[in-house]
Amino acid sequence: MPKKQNYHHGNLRQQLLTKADEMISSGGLDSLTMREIGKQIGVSRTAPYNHFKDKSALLSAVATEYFLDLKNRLSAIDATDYEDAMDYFKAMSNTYLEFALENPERYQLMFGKNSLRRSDYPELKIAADEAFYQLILIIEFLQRYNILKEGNSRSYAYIAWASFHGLSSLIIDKQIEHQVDSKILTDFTIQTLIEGMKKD
Amino acid sequence: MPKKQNYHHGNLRQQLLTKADEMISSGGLDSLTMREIGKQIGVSRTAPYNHFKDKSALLSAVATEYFLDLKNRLSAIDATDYEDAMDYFKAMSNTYLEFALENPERYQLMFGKNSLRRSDYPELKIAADEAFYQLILIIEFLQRYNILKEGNSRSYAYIAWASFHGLSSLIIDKQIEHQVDSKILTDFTIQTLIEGMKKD
DNA sequence: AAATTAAATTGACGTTGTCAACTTAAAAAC
DNA sequence: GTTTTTAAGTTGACAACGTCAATTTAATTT
Repeated sequence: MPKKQNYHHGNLRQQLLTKADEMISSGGLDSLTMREIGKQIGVSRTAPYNHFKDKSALLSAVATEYFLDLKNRLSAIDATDYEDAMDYFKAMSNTYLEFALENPERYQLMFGKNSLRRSDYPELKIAADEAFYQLILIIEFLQRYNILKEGNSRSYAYIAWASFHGLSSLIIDKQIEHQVDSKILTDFTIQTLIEGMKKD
Repeated sequence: MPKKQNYHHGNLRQQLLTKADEMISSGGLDSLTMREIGKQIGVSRTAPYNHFKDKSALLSAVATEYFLDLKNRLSAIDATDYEDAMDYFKAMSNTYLEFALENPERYQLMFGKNSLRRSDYPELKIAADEAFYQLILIIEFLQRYNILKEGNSRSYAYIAWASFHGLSSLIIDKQIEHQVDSKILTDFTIQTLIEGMKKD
């Protein structure tokens, strides 16, 4: 029980990241204001500015963590766990979709229109690229084993990513009639995608 | 040259819609503020509130127009113009993608995370549904002619929509390496999608 | 012509991001 | 061990924004 009543906080940066994630996850992106996050941590409204240039920089750091999480989840999938190679692909697809749908608020920070230009935040770009690279790896694996068509693996990865991303976005933004069971729809999407990419 | 120096403006509502589109198209969503749009039209900052309950209502009205535009473009595609039925599908796909990429700012208002809940704006929902319905119609047409697999046309429409939407979003948000030619990628996506949906 | 109503105006308020000037305590230099 | 420097935190202030309330103006209805 650290009774840190110090003027200097010590680990404010880390606490900001943790609290930011907490606020985003529970209350959505809009609930995170620089003033409020200071208040909740028990620090003045401008204290965060000693650790992050501005709000975008804080959000970018949080988004970077999310991309690393996604990357880890994708890379944790082990091909040898699946007898049928296609199940490996399905596992990857489901992992992505679960990630997106399990916490839409997080996903929205990563991809939503909140003007986080990747080019302005190199770490964010690297983390995002790494997550995407996992997708390429899986595609290339399946190509090597003659499961998927040959061809530019990066392009196929983009197609898969676009499908998952589009589907996630539509579901998250409630643009799909809610009678529609999203589990059935995601399965159907994965199946159609495989059909379009698999070797005859 | 209407020298309308009247106190009462006459057609402010329509001018607001026009100017809002103008501002969004050229400067992006963030450039549209209630104060600025008033200034640009030559009217006080709160004048718009006589015609739209709040900023969201104005944005919703603009978004509705965009959806109607999309619907019109999709319904203008005539199946009889295409010898190969598959070209009909491709034309539809390209129309959607061109719509999205030709003016990303507009597209972002329609789909971006700016909390326009459809349920709060019935007209918006109707317009969006109508645009989507065009997609269903095309799918059903191709199913009738034995080009595409049978099955729930709405589900296939969702899959197609998700693919286009995901691809558009990724390109718009510059999440695709810019060495990648987006025309080649969109063609490749359309082809893969067709492959996954077409009847063997 | 009077009354009502629709449309526009100015003033004000609270919220937000963030800058500037200042203070405090820790770290570094002597 | 004292002094100096620097990192981290504080309060005050400002501009931009959305929007409400009170008011004024002009068109419409009576």
